[in-house]
This record gives sequence, structure tokens and C-alpha cells, in this order.
Amino acid sequence: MSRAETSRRGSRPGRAGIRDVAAAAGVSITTVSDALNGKGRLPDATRRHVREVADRLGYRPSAAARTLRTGKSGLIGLTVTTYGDEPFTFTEFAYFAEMARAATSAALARGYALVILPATSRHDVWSNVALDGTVVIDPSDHDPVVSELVRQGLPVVSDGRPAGSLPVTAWVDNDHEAAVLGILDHLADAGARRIGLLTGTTTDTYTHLSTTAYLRWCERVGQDPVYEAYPAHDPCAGAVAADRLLARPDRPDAVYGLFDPNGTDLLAAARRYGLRVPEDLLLVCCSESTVYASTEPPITTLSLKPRRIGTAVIQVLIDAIEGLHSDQPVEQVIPTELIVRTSSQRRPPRTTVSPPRSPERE
Amino acid sequence: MSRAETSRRGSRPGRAGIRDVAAAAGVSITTVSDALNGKGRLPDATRRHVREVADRLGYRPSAAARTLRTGKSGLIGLTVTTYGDEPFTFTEFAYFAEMARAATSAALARGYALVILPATSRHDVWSNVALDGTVVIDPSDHDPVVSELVRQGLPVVSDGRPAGSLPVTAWVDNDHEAAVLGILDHLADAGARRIGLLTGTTTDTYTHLSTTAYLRWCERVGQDPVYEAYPAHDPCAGAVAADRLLARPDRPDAVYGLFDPNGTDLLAAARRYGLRVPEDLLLVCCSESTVYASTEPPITTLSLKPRRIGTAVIQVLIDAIEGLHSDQPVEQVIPTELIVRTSSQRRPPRTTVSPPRSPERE
DNA sequence: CGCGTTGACAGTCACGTTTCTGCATGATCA
DNA sequence: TGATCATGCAGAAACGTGACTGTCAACGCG
Repeated sequence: MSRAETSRRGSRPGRAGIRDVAAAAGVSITTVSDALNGKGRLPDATRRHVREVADRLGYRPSAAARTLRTGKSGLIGLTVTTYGDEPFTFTEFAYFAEMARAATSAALARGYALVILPATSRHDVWSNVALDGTVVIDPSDHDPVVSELVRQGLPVVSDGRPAGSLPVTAWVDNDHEAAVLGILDHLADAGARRIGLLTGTTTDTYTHLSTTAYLRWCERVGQDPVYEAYPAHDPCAGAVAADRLLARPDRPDAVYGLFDPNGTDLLAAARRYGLRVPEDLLLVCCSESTVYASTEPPITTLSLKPRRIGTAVIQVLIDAIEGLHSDQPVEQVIPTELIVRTSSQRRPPRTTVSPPRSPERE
Repeated sequence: MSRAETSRRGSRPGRAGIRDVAAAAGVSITTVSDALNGKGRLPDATRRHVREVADRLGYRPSAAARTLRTGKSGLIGLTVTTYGDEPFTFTEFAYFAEMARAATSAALARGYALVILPATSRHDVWSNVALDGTVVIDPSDHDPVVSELVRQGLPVVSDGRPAGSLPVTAWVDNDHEAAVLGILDHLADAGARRIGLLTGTTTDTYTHLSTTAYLRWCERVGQDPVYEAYPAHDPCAGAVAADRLLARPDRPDAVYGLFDPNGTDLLAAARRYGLRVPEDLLLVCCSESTVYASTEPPITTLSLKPRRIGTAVIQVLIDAIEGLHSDQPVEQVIPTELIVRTSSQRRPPRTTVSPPRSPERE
């Protein structure tokens, strides 16, 4: 009787606790826990009986209590560096969306869920959620949040090489230098004499590595660098920079744009100056968007394979969380893919009538 | 001595508990809790002292313990209906991204964080995370997850009118019927004689309401409906459907596309058939993407205002969680915005040279 | 001077699990 | 037949926090 009273005192009458299940099944709490978690040594009959009673009562174990007891929450933080007030970065939006999607999927398959946690958030929100580990996208030089997390002993895996001496557990990234060099060679092969670059003013490693690779390539082949840099988080500045690049007296006859919207911006600017693509201007931009398959003309894009990156990041992180000695290296490089379309080929492949675009799956 | 031993037994040596703070500050656990949470009656001197000691030890209260004790986790689930294996829906991608971004921001401002939880996920993942409430984007007819959550007493707010008798706590949506009617009138005003529709085969309320509004409009003005429906989650099917729509013998002279990629698909199809936009074909599509500002020609789009919706959904949900009697109605309608560009105007506004696009901020 | 009041803290229980230890009971074996 | 052992389960101790209750001194007041 006092037992029933005790169990009734619990938080919500709607939620049944493990005690209620134990009482209803006529067994002890231990037996219920063991039966539901597949532990201990119980005959199958008892196991089935307990499970059935639990189902009948609609019993759901309290995640908070389990987390408190086991120290594992099954939650992984997902952080993106922010540039303005918004918690996500504006640019590379399709990239982020794809990457987050793959990461969510991969985490889910291993029983984890993702928590969106902007880097700018106040400390109290960060400490208010129990995390088993964190994914950081493009961390800035000396991210205080990352240091704090590492100091607490949490595994942190970053998408993108950490700048400076950021003490992340592991990272996954593309070989951005090789990608840029590949594109420049591709454009040169297509007949480009002077290749321009549309780049960013931010200090992240992606922008930095890509730009220096471009500069070194220029030096090697003896071309004067022709580039415009703009704050990548401002969608308006990109259009202006594209226009400026094509308005220069030393106008390039080929351009590579580092950011997603650069393709349409450059295309619009080319039209304004009466430049035909690809006859007068070769175009490539880094993007995950499928719209470039059906622009006029279709634009060659560099895919950073965000799905592979998102998946890899999660696998490495969960391996670290669960203490598995992964045979994967803690620094993983994912290859990029150049999707060649009309905009970077002087001789259009077959016909100017583009067929309905293909699925373009991974 | 046994005290020190006890406190040392705690999980990780790196993490200090409230006991360690109490011991180091020479006060009791109660005093530490009260001092840090601003409760009880303590002199400011003690409060400051405790806070300082806590900072020095790098004390972070355990989120799990706090959640267990208070029953509040500060976590909000974010669910999207899924069509394939992937946890997000492919279509309306920019919409989802913007909406999620605004929701994250709004939740953060009130001290909550968002957990990404696909509707298809197994039950165990759902019950493994302690949620204070859930946001559901475009729930399907009889979503079992939603019913389960409501049965547990959790507040559930949906983005989009719930279909059928889904027992959500509240919902936020656009007036899709009014939006479609407005677009059709807009196109008719621009001189359209036969307006076609590119719609989806899915059963969500957005597709349903929009399509019936179109059919009723056709009936009212005495036009034969001309539409193609395709599975909206398939990016390839959209291009095919756009092509089929323009290949019909009763080819429309204006088209409204319900989904984000329809604009570029229709534009590509129009080029294949030698149709000039807007002279031979008027075009409008529903999209949040800024690429339509710099296509050739720029395409008129309908914005569903995902930022306003995401913010509203979170506000309503958190009000419900915290038991605030919101003076807002539990059913909130957010107005849409038609961004008129060249593709839906028979007389181009001023010049065919489009200036760099404007920020287009909310 | 005695009594109620108030400030400033300390002790202790409870949140709902998991898990370690331990006690019966029947089976096995020397 | 008595000692050993595996089996099936119960009890109770944590996990770290928040909140209630209790204690002790100082103080004002009749």
C-alpha cells in the first residue's frame, strides 16, 4: 500500500516509472531493468512477461535518469561558426545542409541524435545540455568553445582542418589545394590564358588554403593573380565582387568562384558585359546546388562531397566516444569531385540542348 | 577524509561536482546551489564567494542531474517528415534550412536548444532524449510519433496545418489558398490566358490545399486545368514534369510551380521549346532561394516567409512549455510574400540589364 | 528577562535509472 | 549425503542536483 502510494507520488500520472512496471509484473526493479536491457541472467519467460507489462503500461525509461546514471546521453553537438547574428553561416548553405543531413543520418544509425548549437551561444546553453561529443564545422582560429569542450574531456571532431593549434580530437577535410590546382589545370587545358579567382575575406582555412594554392599556381605558370575578395557571408557583396572582377582592365578569360552563389552571380555579370560562356569566359564554382545543372549554360562545379564528410565526421566521433580504437586515421581527407559541364569547355560536348538533368547521386 | 574520498570517487577527475565546490568554499551544498541559482536568502558576500570558487574550479552543473530533478531539459525536438532514406526532405530545402535557422535562433534566445529528430527514427532514439516539446514540420496524416508525444503530455507545435485529426498543441502556417489565388490573379492580370500548375503527388496539406485552390480558381474563371504532378522528393522527376507540361498540346502560357527547383526546370524546358520568358511564357515558382534574382530572366517567386514561421513556431511552443497563457491564438497564419520579377511581367519594368541583387532581407 | 521573529546556513530526501552485491533454491558431484 | 555451483531474482547504493525542513544565533519587543 505504501508502495503504491510511493509510486503514485511520481512526477506525472501519465508517465509510468520502472517501479510501476516492477509492481505490475510482480518482480523487482532489477529484474525489469535487466529484462528490458537484455542484461543479467533471466529465463526467456520472465523477459517476455516483463516486456509485455512494460508495453501495456506504455513505459518509457527516463532519458535524464539514464544519462545521469550511465554518463552517456546519446547526444552530439553540431556547431557552425557564425558570422552575423544568425546561428548558421549564410554561405556554403547547400554544403552545410547536405553535410548536416548526412551527419544526422549517420548519427541516427548508431543511436545518436544531433543538437544544433551555434558557437556564439552563451555558455549557459552549452552547459545545459549533456553532450557525448561535438562536431565543429570550420572552427575559427582559437575557438573558446572548442577549447572548453576539450578541457572537459569531450571528443571534438572538426569538419575542416583546425586553424592554429586548436586541440581537436580529429578532423576530416578535403584536399583543397589539390582541388584548386586541379581546377586551374582543367581551365588551362580548356584554353584559359588568364584565370581569375573570386574569394573571401574571412580567415577560415578553406578560403586561406584555396587562395594560397591559387597564388602559388599563378607564380608557377607565370600569370599575374587576378582576384576579388569579399565577405562571404554577405549575399549582396558576392554579386558586386563578381561584377568588379569582370570590369577590370585585365579581365580574366576564366574564373573560379570559391562560394556557392558565385556561379549565378558571375553568369549575370557576364551577361551584363556581353560575354558569352564558355566562348569568351570559362566558369567554375564550388557548389553543391543542383541548379547549376540547368542554368544557361550549365556550370561546372566542384563538389566537396559534404555527404561523405558528414558521415565520416560522425563515424570518427562516435568511435572516439565509444572508445573504439578506430583503424581510421584521426586526420581524414575526402576527395573532391569536379562535375564538368558546358561552362568550362570550349567545345560544347554534343548539343546545346541539355537533357533533363540526371539524379547526380553520390 | 571520507568526504574527500567520496568526492574523488565521482565520474571524471576533470569535472568538479557541486560537493567539491561546497567543500572548497567551506559551505554546504545547499548554499552553493542557492548562490548559483539566485535563490534562498544569502548575503551578497557569500554569493560572490561561492561564485568565485565555482569559477575557479571550472564547475559546470550536470545537465543530466538538473534535468532529472527539475523535469526540464531545455531541449526541443525538430522533426521533418521524410520521404526516402534521408532524414530531411529534399524539396523545399531552402525553406527548411531557413526555417530551421530561424527556429534555432529563436529557441536559443530563450535558452533552449534544438535536437534534429527525423520522424522515421526508431522509437528508441526518440525516447532516449529528454524533450520539453517538439516542432513538427509538415506532419503526415496520422503520424504515430506525434500521437505518441502528445500522449506523453508533451507540447507539439506543427509547421503546417495538421492533416486529419492530428492532436497537435498548436500550429503555424501560411494561407496557401489565398497565396495561390493571388498568384493566379497576378498572372491573369499580366495577360495569361491559360495557367498551368506544376504540383506534387504527395498528400501533405501544402500540396493539397494549393492544388484544390488552383482547381477551384480554374472552375471559377472557366479554364480547363492544365497541370502535371510528380513526386516532389525526386529532383529528377521535377525536370521531366516541367518538360511534359510544356510539351502538352494545350500548352499553358503561364505556369506556377509549387516547389523550389521548378523555376530553373521550367526555364530550361522553355529554352528547349524556344519559348521566351516572359513574352511567350509567364513563370512563378514558390522558393526561398536567391538564385532566382539573377537567373535570365529573373523569376518571380512566392516566399512562405520561413523565418517568420520558424520564429513563431518556437515562441508558441516555448510559451506552451513554460505554461504561459499566450495571448497568441494557437492557430497562427503567417502572410506570404510575392516577389515580383521579370518572369511574370509582360512589360519588363525598365531595363533588361538587371542590377546586382539587393540583400532581400526579411 | 523571556519569547517570537528573522537571517544564514546545514541535513536530508527524492528525481528514475543502472549496477553491484547477495541470498535463496535446486541441481550436480565426490 | 553433504559440499559446491549455477540459476533466478531482490536489496540497496550510487549518479548530481534542487527543494524542503530544521537548527542556531542574534535581535526586537513587551
